[in-house]
Amino acid sequence: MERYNFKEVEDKWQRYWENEKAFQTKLDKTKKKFYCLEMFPYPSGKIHMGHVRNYTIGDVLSRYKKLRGFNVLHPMGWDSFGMPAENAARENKLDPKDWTIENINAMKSQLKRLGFSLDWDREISTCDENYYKHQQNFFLELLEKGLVYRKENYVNWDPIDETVLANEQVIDGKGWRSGATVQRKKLSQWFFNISKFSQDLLDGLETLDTWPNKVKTMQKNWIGKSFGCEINFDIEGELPIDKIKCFTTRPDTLFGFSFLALSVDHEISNFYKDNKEFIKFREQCSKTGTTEEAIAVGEKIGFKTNLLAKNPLDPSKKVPVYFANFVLMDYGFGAVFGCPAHDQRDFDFAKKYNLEIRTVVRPKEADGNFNVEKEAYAGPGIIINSEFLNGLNAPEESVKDAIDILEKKKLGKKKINYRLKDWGVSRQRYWGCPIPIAYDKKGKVVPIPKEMLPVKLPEKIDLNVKGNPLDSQKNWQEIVINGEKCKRETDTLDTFVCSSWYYLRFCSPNEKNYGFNKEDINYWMPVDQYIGGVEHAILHLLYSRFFMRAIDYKNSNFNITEPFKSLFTQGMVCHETYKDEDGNWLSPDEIKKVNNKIVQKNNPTKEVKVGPSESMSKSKKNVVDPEFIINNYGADSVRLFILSDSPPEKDVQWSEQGMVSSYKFIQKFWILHKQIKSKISNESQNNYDNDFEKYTSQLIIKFTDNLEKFNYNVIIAHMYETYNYLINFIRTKKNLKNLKDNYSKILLCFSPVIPHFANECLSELGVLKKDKWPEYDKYSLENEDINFVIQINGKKRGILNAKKGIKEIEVLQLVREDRNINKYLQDKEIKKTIFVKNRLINFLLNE
RNA sequence: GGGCGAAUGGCGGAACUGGUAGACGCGUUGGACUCAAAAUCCAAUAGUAGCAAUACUGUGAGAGUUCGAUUCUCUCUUUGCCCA
Repeated sequence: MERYNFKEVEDKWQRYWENEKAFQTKLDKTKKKFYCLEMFPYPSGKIHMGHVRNYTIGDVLSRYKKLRGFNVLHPMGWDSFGMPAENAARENKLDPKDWTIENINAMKSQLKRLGFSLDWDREISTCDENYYKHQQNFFLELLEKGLVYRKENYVNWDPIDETVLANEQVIDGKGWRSGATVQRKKLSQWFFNISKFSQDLLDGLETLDTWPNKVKTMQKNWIGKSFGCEINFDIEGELPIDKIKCFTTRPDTLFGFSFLALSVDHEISNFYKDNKEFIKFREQCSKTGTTEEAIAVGEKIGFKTNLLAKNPLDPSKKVPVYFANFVLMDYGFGAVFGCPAHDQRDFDFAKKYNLEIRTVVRPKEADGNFNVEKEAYAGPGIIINSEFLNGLNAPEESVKDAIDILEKKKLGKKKINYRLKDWGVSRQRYWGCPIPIAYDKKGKVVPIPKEMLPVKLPEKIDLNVKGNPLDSQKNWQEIVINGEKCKRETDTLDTFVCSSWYYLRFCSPNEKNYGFNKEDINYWMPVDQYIGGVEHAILHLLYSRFFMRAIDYKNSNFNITEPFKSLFTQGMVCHETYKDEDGNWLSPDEIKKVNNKIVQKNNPTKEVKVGPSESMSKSKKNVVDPEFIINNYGADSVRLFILSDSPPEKDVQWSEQGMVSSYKFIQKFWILHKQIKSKISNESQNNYDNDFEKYTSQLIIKFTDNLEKFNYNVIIAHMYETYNYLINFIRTKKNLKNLKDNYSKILLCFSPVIPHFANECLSELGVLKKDKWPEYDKYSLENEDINFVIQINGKKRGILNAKKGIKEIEVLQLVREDRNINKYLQDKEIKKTIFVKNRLINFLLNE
């Protein structure tokens, strides 16, 4: 028997699709559109299993929707700006552009070999000036609308590399590469005013009912809306300050106020800038991380000022003012009032500096003598020790009443606060989209005129310099705008900006004058199904949602606020981890199994420690290279396996055995296909097999249902089931009139998952052009046989094979004839009978 | 600490709207083929008892609603993710 040659067949169909331009999409208003988008990759040079999974999920959906008659847009591109190119180029003395293009070509050919139904004519790359010039234009538009501004901000500064580090590049307070202690440095940076849309971004979430709740919750928390109150505290002391503004969500605990804490960056710190002890304190503060977790866990330290703050509700009470390391300038106004009894950080602080701890909330179940002693009580309860607030339910009633009182007395103002901060987009890097801004001699901002776009990156420059390579490009910086000599901005844009609008560009990839054109957008947008990793649940998705709003803002031509109608987040691909005796990681191809023991391949006397299955990562060496797998087993087998073992939203465990079994399935099915094909040519004209018709119809229903629900693992199970059914059918049945028709339908069902194989089989049957999702035969399902369950006192005691729609009387008749069931009914009185149509009958007996 | 989710054989997982728990795959065991092995094919595979028919137990634990609960409600345990 001829073996299935996946290399030949896959190559043949891939060429066929390319020649036919099978996946080229055109705007067609007579057809319903479906925009299927997977998160585009960073061109690292090689695809990994995560990509394979992500894009296979999207491809199955795209191919299915296409068969359902949709005009499917399924594009692919490259998120091609970013640090890795710059690092790789620096190490290997290459140009980042060359490196990137080479990687793109390599990855593109790998993606093509997986047979994805992508419209490559719409390919885009964010590092291409034809892409980023529109982005620069958007930047200028946002600037005009007042959504972009410049301000001084603290950054993580690596003094050795002379560069700014992202938070995740700071490890234990040290630069990830240089190991130098990271400093806090103030730099002038560009910001997008995302916080302006806080409420709108929150409200928009309510409309996204096909997004995972998990993602919506994460975004909600990230935006972090809180109700509270702005309070002006009167200050006494030697400094010329009479008020300090605070934000609090718990003004109802003001009677527990025992200190006021300021961020070391609060403007009042200016009065202490020459105070040696304060400088020392400030340094100490900069060592504790800035993440909220580090602050919660770390030691609370303070620097006492000689200021006193008056309690607005009881001005006779005055408390000390401290600088404290747990207060951040970013939140509220960089000042918080301390209520130790009901906030753990405040409690720790008060204990350390011997401040009063006054209990003002007691749990509902506690009595009036409740007193906070060992730890703060942050839960709900009843207000106590608070004069006119006593007895109120905290926090619901008490917060509201406290705010009312403060407002009436003109001591405070009701305020809604958001945790979401403006988006700092400046990066001190070479390999990014240049910010289209220049500065005149006085340092004033001069936007680069739109007709002068794009601002191109200088090419072939020396990257082995400290800091931002663009800083040393003096010639490049020089520009004349309206006759005036200016200097270009040398910061480039955060790569998240590039990915905030790429889905629009796919709609009009060749539009020259603008980032997109209206007609395309109106037809294609929004993205009907967006698919990607949950790691982008917050930043990328939030920035994209912001970007739509920013374009929409003050723009009557655009009315999209939500770019992604549905979102699907797929799980990670995991693999077992291996270590040798010395604890060094080993990769899967460095090990082998001998007599149920895992040993090193090149030294079988050495046993290997098998660790838990974790997401594939180079650092743990538990990666499997898709290229190797495709070469060995073929694209269809990989597609089949990557979907088979787990639901797509959950993590999947990569296993060699599983991969092999998928490969074998294709091989086995090929042999079966040949058998079926030979039977088709010899088919008898007179016989019709209703059972087969019924099986096919049920299969179509199941496939359709499960495809719509992303239950792809169940679909694969149905494919295996179908194989088992068919092999049995072929062996036992001789009457095969409707074989070809139903078998073709089955192959069409398979085609979104294993397109090369299914197309090859279909074309052998001569029915390839019939590329429409199959319809099931209603008649075959009407006369269905069912298994009817007989229960006695709720326990299953038998199954009757019956016709669909069987009546209760008929069931009773059959039950009487059934010896096994009858033995339970003998000498017993039937108290009650429950009959569920087409399902079961349950007899309740008097015991 | 808070929020959200999850828990089903040796393993991954399936189960429509509350109605036959364990589909399908892996692994394991036995058999066929073979000088032998691999590959392939056939069979078995939740546990306990039994030659068997069959019976009992069983979806993290405990309660509740119901004729009937993997599914709904409550409490608890473990665990994952996110935020802190």
